[in-house]
Order: sequence, then C-alpha cells, then structure tokens
Amino acid sequence: MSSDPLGFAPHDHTRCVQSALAEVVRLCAERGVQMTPVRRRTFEILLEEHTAMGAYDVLARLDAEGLGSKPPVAYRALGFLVDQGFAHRIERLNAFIACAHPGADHNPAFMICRTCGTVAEAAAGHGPLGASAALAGFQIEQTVIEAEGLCPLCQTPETAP
Amino acid sequence: MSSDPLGFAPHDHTRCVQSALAEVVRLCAERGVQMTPVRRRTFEILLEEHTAMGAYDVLARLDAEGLGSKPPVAYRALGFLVDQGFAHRIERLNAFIACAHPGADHNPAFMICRTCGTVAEAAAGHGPLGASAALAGFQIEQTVIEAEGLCPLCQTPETAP
DNA sequence: CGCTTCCTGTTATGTTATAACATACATAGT
DNA sequence: ACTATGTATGTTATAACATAACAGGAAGCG
Repeated sequence: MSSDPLGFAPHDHTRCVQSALAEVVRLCAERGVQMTPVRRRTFEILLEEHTAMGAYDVLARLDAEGLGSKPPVAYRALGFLVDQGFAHRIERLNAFIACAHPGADHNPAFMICRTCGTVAEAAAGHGPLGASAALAGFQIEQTVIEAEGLCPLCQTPETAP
Repeated sequence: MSSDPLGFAPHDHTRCVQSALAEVVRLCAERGVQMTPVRRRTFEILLEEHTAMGAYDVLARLDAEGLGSKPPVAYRALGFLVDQGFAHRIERLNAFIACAHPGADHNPAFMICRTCGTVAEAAAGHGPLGASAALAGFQIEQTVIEAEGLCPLCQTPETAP
C-alpha cells in the first residue's frame, strides 16, 4: 500500500504518512496532550488506509496488534483524534478519516464517491449557512458539509474500479 | 401542541400541518405513488412534533396507534418520505424531520441548536463545495449541510429553555 | 382465474455507540 | 517515601440505530 488516491489523484503517500505523524506529534507536545501508543497507532491506521474507516474496522486492526479489543478503546482514541483536529468524522458514513491538514485552522468539507468510497477533503468556510444563520440569529459553532456523488474516475465506466 | 418554534420563531402550526399534508397528498397523486395510512401518519407525527425524531421515537408513536411495532415499519415509511422529499434525514442526529417546503426543488441545509435540539431548515445550493468539486472534477449528486450551534433563545441564559 | 406489483407483518440479526465501573500508571506536593 | 491527583486504559454490559430475508394480503390487469 504505497499508492492510493488522495483527493482523487493517485500519489505515493509514504511521505505524507511520515510528515502527518511528525506534525501531530509536534502538536501534541505543543498542546500538552499525550500521543499514546493506542492513539498513535489509531492515527497511523487511518493514515495508512487513507480512506474513511468505521470504528469497528479500526478496532479490528488494533485488536490484531494487541492494542485493545473492546469498542471503547477505538472510540476513545478516535474521539481524541477528532477533538484535536487530527481526524474527522464523516457523518454520512459513520466513519472516520485522517485529517489532510492537521493543525491547520479549517472547517472541512468532504466529497464522497458513492461508487469507490473515496473521500476527499476540501476547504470550506461555514458555507452558505453563514448568511441564513446570521439572519436567523443562529450562532454557528461547527458545520458538517458532505457531498456525495461521483469522483472523476467513476464518471467514466471504463476507468471506474 | 399548537405553538412551537418553526425556524426559531414561535408560531401556531396547526395550519402548516394541514397545508403540508394537503400538499404531499397532492404530490403523491401527481407522482402516482401511494400515501398509505402508515406513511401518512408517519408524516403527520413528524409534522406535529415539528422537530427531529429518531426512527424509534416515531415507531413508538405508530405502535401506540396500532400501526406497527417493528423497526422496518418505521424505516420503510421514513424512507418513503425521504425519497419523495417530504422529510429529511439529519445525519448528525440520526434523526428525521418533516420538510419545511415539500415539493419545492431545494437542497436543504439545517441549523441544529445543541441546547434545545431545535432544528431549522434553510435553503442552500450545493454550498461552497461547488467550486472545489468543479475543480476536482467531482460530480455532486447530493449534499449534507448541517450546522450545530446556539439558537437565538439559547444564546441568552435567561430565555433559554 | 392467474399473474404481477406494491405494501405490510415479522423474525432475526447486524452495526454503531456509550454508560458505568475498575485498574494502572505517572507526576507533583508534603 | 507516601499519598493525592489526573489521565489513560481495560472490561462488562447494554443502548441506540438499521436492515436482510421471507411470508402474507390487497389491488390491478391480462
């Protein structure tokens, strides 16, 4: 597993795994929070798969490595990563994915291919809700923006997986 | 139950229940699909509560009225309403809410108050994803746009429920 | 009538998520 | 060294959400 879609373009991501890991380790030190073995491995698993994974899929991997076999182990580690902004939860899929830009101040949006399941992260503000929210007096704290559709490869039957 | 928040402003919604029901009945006839008792009652329940409800909450109501007691009954009826655009699924809450504008061609966005649970529907295009998606060559079919925060009432502690 | 189609009833199970409690382990204060 | 504290982990049990699969019944149509 060294070549996989990021966004929707193939790339070698051995390097991005390394750099993302280094970055989150640095951020943890900076923030005074702990990057423990379970948390670290959970993050690595998400990075390696480079796609949205269910909590129980992550748990199966952790279990195979002797790092924990009960749901709370996975949910706690994933919760930590999400809280720190190192991973995101994809509501539509009830799944988690490593953040493409850990540490960056961003309110992410996602594009989910319904055919191949690839998930790409894009930048987004609070979206078109800003105006509506202001009008209604609603104070936005967080937004979920997820689009489902067809990625470039899956639009042409011949090239689809 | 005759006065409840719509959007975030109190209103009498006896009338909107009536008109929404009449509208969906008309649309069903127009589309050649059936508005059966279970479906109709499910829609009415969502309209009456006028808030996001879990499938099992809806099921409990249906059961109390002798319309079905097993999960598939509720999920089928809710699925029908969502398919027809008469209700929406709120991914963040794993819940369902009656559509504020049945029949209208709209891609809805939602504002969810984390304190009182009120959900307001707002219009949205495909949001800020349009540009990113076009750039990536991603073909959007459907979007989920959900904001969580504080509604006007819950921003001032004295008036909060 | 025999056929199809659509809706409903039911069983059983699968999937996702968390509450609650117990234990371990590091570090700081005395 | 001792104990208090905070943080992380281990474990049990269960809650909450969702669907596969099959059986039966009512309506429409040749």
